Amino acid sequence: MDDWDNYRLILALHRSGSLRSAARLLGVNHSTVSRRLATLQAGSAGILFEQVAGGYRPTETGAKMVSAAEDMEEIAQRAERQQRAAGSADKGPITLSLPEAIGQFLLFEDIGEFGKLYPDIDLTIISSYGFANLDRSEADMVIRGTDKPSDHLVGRRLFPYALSHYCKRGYLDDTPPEKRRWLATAHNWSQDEWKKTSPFSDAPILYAMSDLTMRHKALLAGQGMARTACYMADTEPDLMRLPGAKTVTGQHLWVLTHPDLKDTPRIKTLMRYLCDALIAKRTLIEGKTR
Amino acid sequence: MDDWDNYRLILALHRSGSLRSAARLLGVNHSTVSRRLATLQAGSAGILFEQVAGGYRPTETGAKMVSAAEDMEEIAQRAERQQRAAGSADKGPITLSLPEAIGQFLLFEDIGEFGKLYPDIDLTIISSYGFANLDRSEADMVIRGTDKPSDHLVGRRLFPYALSHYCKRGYLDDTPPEKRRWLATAHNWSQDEWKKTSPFSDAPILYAMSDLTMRHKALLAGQGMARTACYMADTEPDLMRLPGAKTVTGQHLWVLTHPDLKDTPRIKTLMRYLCDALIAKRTLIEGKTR
DNA sequence: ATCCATTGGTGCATTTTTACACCACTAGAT
DNA sequence: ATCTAGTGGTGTAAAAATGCACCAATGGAT
Repeated sequence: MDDWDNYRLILALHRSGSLRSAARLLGVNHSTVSRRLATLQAGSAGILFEQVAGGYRPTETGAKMVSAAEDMEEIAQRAERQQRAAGSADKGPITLSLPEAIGQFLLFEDIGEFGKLYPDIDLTIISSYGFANLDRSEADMVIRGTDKPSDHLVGRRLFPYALSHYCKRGYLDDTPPEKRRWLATAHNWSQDEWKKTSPFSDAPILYAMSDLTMRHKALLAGQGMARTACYMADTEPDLMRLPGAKTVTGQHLWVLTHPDLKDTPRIKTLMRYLCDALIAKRTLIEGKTR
Repeated sequence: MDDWDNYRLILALHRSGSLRSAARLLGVNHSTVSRRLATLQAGSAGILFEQVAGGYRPTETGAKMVSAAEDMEEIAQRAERQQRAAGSADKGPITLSLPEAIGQFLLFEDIGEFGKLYPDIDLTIISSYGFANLDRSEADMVIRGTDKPSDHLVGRRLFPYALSHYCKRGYLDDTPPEKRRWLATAHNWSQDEWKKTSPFSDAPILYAMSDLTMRHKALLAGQGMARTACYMADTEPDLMRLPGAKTVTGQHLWVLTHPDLKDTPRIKTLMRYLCDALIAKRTLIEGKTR
């Protein structure tokens, strides 16, 4: 094959199943994918994909090329990580992926401080609730609450974070029982176990939103009640736990990196720094400051 | 890296050491290589090659990318061989590399006959004295006289071919001793052991040429004497061995293919066919028909 | 000192690739 | 039957990549 980038094309089309979604994976126009596939299959490679309803599927020949493409991707990703792992001092780029809530509340000042302590480390924060793929260098490190981290990643398993039920001080006095409302999150709308275990399990949901920061502001504005992480709420003097509210344990916090990066000095420095910062806030995270 | 074809660029530049020779390897203009390298190094890959007298040399980072590129090449070549190995019947393409002399004299009719016997096998003959690289699919099979075949290739080791000293009938009668001349080949000009063991070891060389076919025609035209393969000369009624000439043993003939192809039906068919054809001509090849 | 064969670099023209816009088709939901 | 959200395909314009031609530099041979 005269252009090894065709292996990326093959992989994208295999993984996504259609020209348009392969194009999204590759960051190009679907007509580009269509034409490159046609050119590729007109050459010595032969027919690699057959058209099925809704898209394309590899032929037997194509499946072998997909396998080769997967091997190539592994090599390209390893090479990229090796490049990112380079460096013998506290300098160079690091990409850190973490939940918005942790970035904006729990570690907001610590991250700013890190930037001052290590001015030669170029820290990029990616706020995301998705689990960044460290194999493909979407990030160098991640902080996550999870019960099932990827087995091959390395780092620290810390402790679980706690949640409880909160409202703004004065909300209960100012709001007749029949007008009290819950502020939910988009992904746990249908799972109302958290509401059943709350002090006001019968109150309806005002609305739900995916943005936890927006919900936090709604809570602070007294628009309703919410179950939220203690590390977000317990530092707010205007917020109080609902009477009778208990803390419940969420998932364990992890700070993880890729095995290829674990020995890189600046990665070790950030890993140690973040773990220390989280451990220092353990009582807050576990809901034990009140 | 957003274009895996850059790995081919890296490999070519590493192997050849300069923009211009890398361009020749890749089949593009040297300005293209220059620009692609500049673009690549301006991106996240960093500086991969440093300029030295006469060309470029990989940096430490670049050496790692070279290693990755070598791994990718291995995968690409294996994928290509797997594609060529596909097929369960006597059909499909085969590229056969063999010396011109064998193609034009020894197996000329057999190859034509094979085309008739297996019309669905697309046989391509590459006449060459170089040893085609089967790893990179320069050919699917080779016939060679050699004493050191590549260890990893598979096939048959047959028997050695014989050579002797010849002239056109009547040449000796028509040519006074002081005007007798040798027709040499380009690659054995300096090695005149073959002349010392000939019946007329003192005769000078008329000229040398790389083209064995041309020399054969010169021999037939009575321009001089030559040491040539018996399978070329013994079938010519107008040629005779020089009085007192002995046969000497050349290298063994091999018929080889790549291990990944050895089980492909059409490769096995051609392998069997060529070996049978050569074995059938063993007495001619060993110089024992006269 | 001169010549020659290599090298790297670059302006401009050409070619190739890609994006854009649009069309038609399909399948599922209503 | 209609609507919607996907799909593949293609003509044309735009962008990118490449080749060509040329220049200057370098190092070895004479």
